[in-house]
Amino acid sequence: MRKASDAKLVNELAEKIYSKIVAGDFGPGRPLRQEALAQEFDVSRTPIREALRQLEAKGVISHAPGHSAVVRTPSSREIREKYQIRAELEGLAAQLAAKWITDAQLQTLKDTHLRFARAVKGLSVERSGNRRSAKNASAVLSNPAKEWIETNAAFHSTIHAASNNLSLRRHIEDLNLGYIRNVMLTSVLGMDLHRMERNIRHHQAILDALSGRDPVESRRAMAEHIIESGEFLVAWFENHGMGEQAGS
Amino acid sequence: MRKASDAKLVNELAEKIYSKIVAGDFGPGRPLRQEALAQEFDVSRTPIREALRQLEAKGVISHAPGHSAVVRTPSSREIREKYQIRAELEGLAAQLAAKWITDAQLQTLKDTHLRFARAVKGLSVERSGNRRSAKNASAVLSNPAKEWIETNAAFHSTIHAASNNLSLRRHIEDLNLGYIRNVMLTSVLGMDLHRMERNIRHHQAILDALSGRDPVESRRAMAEHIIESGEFLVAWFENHGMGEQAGS
DNA sequence: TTATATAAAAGTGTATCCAATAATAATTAC
DNA sequence: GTAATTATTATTGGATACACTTTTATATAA
Repeated sequence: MRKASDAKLVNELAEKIYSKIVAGDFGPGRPLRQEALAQEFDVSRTPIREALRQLEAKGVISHAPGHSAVVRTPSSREIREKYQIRAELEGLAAQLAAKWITDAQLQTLKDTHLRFARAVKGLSVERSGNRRSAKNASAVLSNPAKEWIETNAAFHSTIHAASNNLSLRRHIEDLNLGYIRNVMLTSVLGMDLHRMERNIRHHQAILDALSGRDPVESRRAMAEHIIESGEFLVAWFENHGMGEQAGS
Repeated sequence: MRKASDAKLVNELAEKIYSKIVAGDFGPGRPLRQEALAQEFDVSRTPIREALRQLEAKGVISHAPGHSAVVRTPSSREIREKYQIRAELEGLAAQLAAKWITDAQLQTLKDTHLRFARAVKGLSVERSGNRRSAKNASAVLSNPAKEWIETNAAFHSTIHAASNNLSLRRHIEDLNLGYIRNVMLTSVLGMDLHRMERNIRHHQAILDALSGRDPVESRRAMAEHIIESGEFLVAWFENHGMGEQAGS
């Protein structure tokens, strides 16, 4: 049995389940059976159900009554709509960050950007070597790929933090919740070099604008970056069907 | 016992609890005891707990482990931050609506605006009559007050619908969830006539811009409206402490 | 074989039970 | 009388029990 003192078991469970979804262990459309999850995490179904309710409320899974909860598969329309929203919110974050960002945060951003650029170089040599199909998206990611995902997330996250608007930060994160895995995987696996280099230029432009503490340009550059990324992603989604039922 | 065929009892419960919060029966800071709710709705604690998890995930209540869930009291900072976000999102909605709004929707908007203006008139005569303190915010609202709230919500809602971006609509609604009650009550009870007339002018400007299908001006007018409303609300909050523990 | 009906299995939904924790009341010490 | 301590009660958290539903498997008929 569990001690009640581990504070908030349900939240931990929700976090663990979400992690598995992000990691690709539970792919889109996969049914999440309560008993199986309960056994996996060595608890009863009760806290599992509450965790699932949380994930449902956040839009990560859907839960038709009487049926098993399933990992939600966002439609291409939804992706498009959410990127439009993201462009606004991240644009706002960048605008605010231009005003509030500290020198230390700027330095962090520059370091992150360097690592980001290096990760792209790593991916480029990787690509020129073996020609791996992008089909097995759930497979283990290479180190440069992981680095790409991590530094990209860190870059944006630093800006969100610098915006000095905690609610905004939270909302942007919530916005990403439902489909971030797809974004990450497809971005890094489906991008060609041209796109990656464009991404670097975008980040560079954002960084420059923030360094100059120019709110208008920061916002413009960020919005442009998000919109273009969204266009790429939607196109990728529509081309690749995205009806695949992944799972462990 | 319940039939499983009433589809989604938990969601109904969450909705009912939320309604009570919005209606002011469960005021900010009020503890929500599971057993009491279970008895009130004639179910066991199990579905109540799941409903509470949902409300927690949506930010309506907070739920420290071991303690009763309580209706969340937003801080003045949070209100300020959320209004900044709202200005962006509702501004975007207006911008998109200028492109997509149908003639029928425009007509609906005009009708709603008329009712809105009439409700303000009704409130003004009400005010000049009896001088009721704004203290008993939980008291039953007068008809013009209710009409004001309803038509104001309808005005914005129509624009959200016309934006043709379902995700955006949902996000704006989610944004409001946590503090909409306070917004509504304080707006209608704390406003003076000058402010109400300003509100009418704002709505009129938005309506004009949408009628002219001018995206830029629609957005500008909407953002201005939201920002000014937010400034008023934040000031009101900070002046009135808002530490009151309301309840039934 | 294909389709339909029937039976078994798996899974969800709610209620209830018990343990652990927090809040409250009662008691004691000063 | 007040403060600290202890006992009591209220309340939450998790596990289990059981009814109902959905799904899967099996059998039967065309």
